[in-house]
Amino acid sequence: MNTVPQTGPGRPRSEEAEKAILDATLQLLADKGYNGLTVDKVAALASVSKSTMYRRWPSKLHLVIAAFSQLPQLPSTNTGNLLQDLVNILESFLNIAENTPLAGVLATLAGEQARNHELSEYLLPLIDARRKPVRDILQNAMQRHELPEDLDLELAVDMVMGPAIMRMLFTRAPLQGRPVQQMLEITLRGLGWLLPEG
Amino acid sequence: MNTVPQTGPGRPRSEEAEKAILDATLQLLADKGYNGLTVDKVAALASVSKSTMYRRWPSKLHLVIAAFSQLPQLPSTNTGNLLQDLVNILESFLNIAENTPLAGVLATLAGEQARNHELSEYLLPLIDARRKPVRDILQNAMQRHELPEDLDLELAVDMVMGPAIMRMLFTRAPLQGRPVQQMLEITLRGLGWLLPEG
Amino acid sequence: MNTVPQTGPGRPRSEEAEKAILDATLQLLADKGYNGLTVDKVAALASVSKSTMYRRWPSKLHLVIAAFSQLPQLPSTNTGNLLQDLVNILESFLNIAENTPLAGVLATLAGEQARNHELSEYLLPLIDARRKPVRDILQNAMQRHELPEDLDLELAVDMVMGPAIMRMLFTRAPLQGRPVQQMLEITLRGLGWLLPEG
Amino acid sequence: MNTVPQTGPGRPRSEEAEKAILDATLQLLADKGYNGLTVDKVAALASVSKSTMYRRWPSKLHLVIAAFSQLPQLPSTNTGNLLQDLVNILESFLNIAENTPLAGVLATLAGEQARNHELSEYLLPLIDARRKPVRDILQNAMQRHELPEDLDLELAVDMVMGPAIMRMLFTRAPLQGRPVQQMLEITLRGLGWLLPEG
DNA sequence: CAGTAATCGAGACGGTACGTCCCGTCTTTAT
DNA sequence: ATAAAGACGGGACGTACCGTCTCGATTACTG
Repeated sequence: MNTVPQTGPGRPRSEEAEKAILDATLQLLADKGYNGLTVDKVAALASVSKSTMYRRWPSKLHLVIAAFSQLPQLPSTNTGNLLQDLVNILESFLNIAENTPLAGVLATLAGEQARNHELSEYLLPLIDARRKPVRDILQNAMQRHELPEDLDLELAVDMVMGPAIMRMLFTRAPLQGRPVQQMLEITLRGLGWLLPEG
Repeated sequence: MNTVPQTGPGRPRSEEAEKAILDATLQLLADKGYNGLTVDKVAALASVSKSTMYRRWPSKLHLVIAAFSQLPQLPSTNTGNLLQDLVNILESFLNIAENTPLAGVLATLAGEQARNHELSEYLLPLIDARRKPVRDILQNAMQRHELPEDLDLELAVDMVMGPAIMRMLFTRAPLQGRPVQQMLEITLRGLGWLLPEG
Repeated sequence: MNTVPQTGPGRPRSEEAEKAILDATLQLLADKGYNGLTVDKVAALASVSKSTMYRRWPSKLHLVIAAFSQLPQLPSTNTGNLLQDLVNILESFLNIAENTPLAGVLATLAGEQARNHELSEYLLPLIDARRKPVRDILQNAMQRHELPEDLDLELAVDMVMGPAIMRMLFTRAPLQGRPVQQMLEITLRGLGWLLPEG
Repeated sequence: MNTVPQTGPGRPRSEEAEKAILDATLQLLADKGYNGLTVDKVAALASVSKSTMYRRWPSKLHLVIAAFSQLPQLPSTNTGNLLQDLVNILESFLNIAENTPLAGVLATLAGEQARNHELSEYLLPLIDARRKPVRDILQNAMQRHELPEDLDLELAVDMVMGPAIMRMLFTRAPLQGRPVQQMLEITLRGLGWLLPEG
């Protein structure tokens, strides 16, 4: 996807166009969600032709995934306070989910993936990028021996993020503040969290 | 939605048509997923006119939600063995997810809900019906004093289901067997499960 | 069409309903033309059910024809002044055509008749009723020997009305006043009009 | 309608597609009349998508008018024999009317025009094209001084065509042969036809 | 420096689904 | 048997969007 002959004859691809497309995509995505985003609208907003888009990504779906991948990592801390770091990162996730339909876009992509397994190739890295900060925090805690050394890290990430995502996407129950903290305390207890003595 | 004055003048709505529509919808949904389902195909399969469908549900989305609501509860046991009961119910969920795109449909609906909050009115009961068996199992355990009596039940349901859903929809990591059991053990530990002595 | 068992068992047909239907039909026809008229709108406006309508007339087309037949004859004079009498009747025709789409309805019916010859059975009497006043006027003139005694009366009617209808329906050229008089003078001359001496 | 910037950026509109659409429209029109013609059928017959049609004409009505405009002029002679030339052209008109529902289509369009005056913009030129051969014949006769030099030409055209159209569309009385000739003789007499001496 | 070749904006194109509208029929209960 | 009410099958219309295509116009590398 989006791999070009770096050099060779012919007019080179415009990097500005590429950036404009991805920016426009993100804006529309955050503004109107997946179905509200239209290839023509993106083209218009980016002042670009559709061919320029389809030359880079083979479908709207791929474009959206590419744009999503451009999103910056979630703002997270890694202070060494395991509970607090996890609270922080989940809270920032929640803030986005409450103010944009971006979490919904993720759900839509997941829904598509269920029938179109080829998509996973592009979607999984994107998902993984959202998981990484959590994984890092947990890994650090392991190195500090706050978590058992035989912990299955990926499973732990699922345990940390799953309940919050569940609530955000499906239940739409209030989640900010207390509940997040409570969820994480339960999860960490289950994972065998050893408070750094003291 | 779709609650009509049971009596009154005029030809009553055909319950057969309604059932045929919902059945056809479910079949196509399980067969081809949300995007593969077409209003016209449903009408043809149910031997019904589109008007008859749109008289009941104002859009494809509403129809799909209604059909989903018809799905039987997940097959679950309530043997008194907390861990085993939860394993059973999650495994049956997973079986469906692996053999049909129905879980993907759920994700699609969730994605839509993110922008169209009016949908929640119809979607939430549906979600809640999937949660109920888990809630029942947990509640029974509370009555048996295997779980703390001050447990937040809804949150506990999220904790039990969230990680599995996460993996199923997003990560698509293998989940059958060991991982489910492991996840549940961790969650239950976190929730403060007291094994029934012995 | 609309022939009922006058007597017999069962509730008799409501004459009020019938009148209400025809009135509503005429009103909508004069208001919105043939395509703007809807069977449901007529039913609503007449406070009548559709079955009551379809029990009497087998289709919208037949209903419209029936309603049209209810229209009063064109106001005409028969003063003995051939030219003036014809001018009068054409002018009253034109007044209707300018203020309602009723003439258009006639054209629509004619268009339908072109493919659906069965319609003629119902449409021809209606057309004939519009022609009658003109025929009467001409016939009177014949009896006064102002027109040749071997005149083909039907053809004469066509000659009198045709040019005006042509202009009204197709050309939409101004027609009131001078042009009508001029047309009729030409036609009458062609027909061999002998002024009543003097 | 359907007048595009001939040049400019972008893929030019396909003239083949346009021709195919109009041809298909005409064929269906002549075959099944206005109501029997379906936008989808036209698209299928022309191997064209509906978008391509709606890009050019905003509705079925406009399409039909455009197609009608494509019809070749009526075959007519201009031999200098005024009566015979007019007989010829009316007879060819009648032949079409008897073998196709095209005359009915014209009536339908006229009926629509009665309520939708915007249509006149497109319909009038079409009507005028049908009148032109008659107008030419009459004009020639004027130059030969067979008709009065102060003759109102448009009115004369109405006088020539009106009675025949009237009969064709409404009365459906037999018209071929004698009646046409008779009608025209009367009309020409009325118009003040001076036989070319002799 | 001319020629070739990929890219660009613009916008038409085929295909397909959606949701709306309306006709003529059917099914209720009530007169 | 009719009536009002309103659901039903069928089928057309016009709109929207996707992914492909064809233009003429740029803009680089290449011979």
